[in-house]
Amino acid sequence: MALTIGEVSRDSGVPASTLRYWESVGLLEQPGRVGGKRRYDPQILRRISLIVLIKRVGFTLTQTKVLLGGLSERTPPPVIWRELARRKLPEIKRTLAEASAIEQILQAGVRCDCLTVDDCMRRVDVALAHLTA
Amino acid sequence: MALTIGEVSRDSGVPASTLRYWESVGLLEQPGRVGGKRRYDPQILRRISLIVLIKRVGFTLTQTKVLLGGLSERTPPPVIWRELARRKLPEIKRTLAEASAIEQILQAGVRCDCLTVDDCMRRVDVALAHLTA
DNA sequence: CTACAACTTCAAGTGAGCTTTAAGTCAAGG
DNA sequence: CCTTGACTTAAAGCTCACTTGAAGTTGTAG
Repeated sequence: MALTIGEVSRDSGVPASTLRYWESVGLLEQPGRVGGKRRYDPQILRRISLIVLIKRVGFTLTQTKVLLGGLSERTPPPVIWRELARRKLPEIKRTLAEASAIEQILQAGVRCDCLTVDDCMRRVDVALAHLTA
Repeated sequence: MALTIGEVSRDSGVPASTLRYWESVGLLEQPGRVGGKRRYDPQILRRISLIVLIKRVGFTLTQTKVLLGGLSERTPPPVIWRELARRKLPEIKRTLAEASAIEQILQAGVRCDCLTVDDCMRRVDVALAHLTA
């Protein structure tokens, strides 16, 4: 059963215009056509969620394209994939460290009982110390 | 000792043009002037690193402005700050979960000894299962 | 005095990532 | 056949976050 762009959009939560745009920049393969209209294999949904996920973690469209291109390469083992991972891993580790620092800052904010703003800033500094130290 | 924009730029790693831009959108307070030129309190450096950090974790300039505005409010306890934290915490927790999922995918890529791309995809699916489950 | 670097403003340009618009096509229902 | 609604395209427009350019000012050194 093949899906229209409207169905794919509804099921994936990604606007049809975005799906066409992704296709135009080569992030999605050109699907089959019926009467000029796109018809998608339901498999596309898995790929789209992967794209959404990868993008949200901070990859650009181009990087995402390379990443998925690497994954779909016919040449095993996927050297591109491995290289990209090696380049991106330190970055993602830093993102994780920073995100949890911010998490601590925010949690300090949530249970904030500070009488002055300076007290808040002191908490922020403590949370930040984890990063710089 | 007051710093010129060039010194602040050098010490913080943020281009002077960006500092002026941040000031123009209200993210940085207007500093003092000597002969028309900006002079910064060294304290600004702490604020700038905080901005850089907050931005990197995915806040927009406007959100960052609200966040820091909340921090510098004269009204204790900072209600804005607490509200922002409450709104942003779930988001950042999701970011953390997703980033570590991607980390697992990338690590699978790094130690990839797959003979076929399907094996790789299988690893990706395993890593993604953590998110959907 | 001149020369120079570092600053100043304001406006326009940039690139990523879409979204919107205009004009047209297709298949199904009445 | 006509209408309706979901699709099609190409091109223009938009937001964000800056960056660049042009033209002028300031302070210091020679």
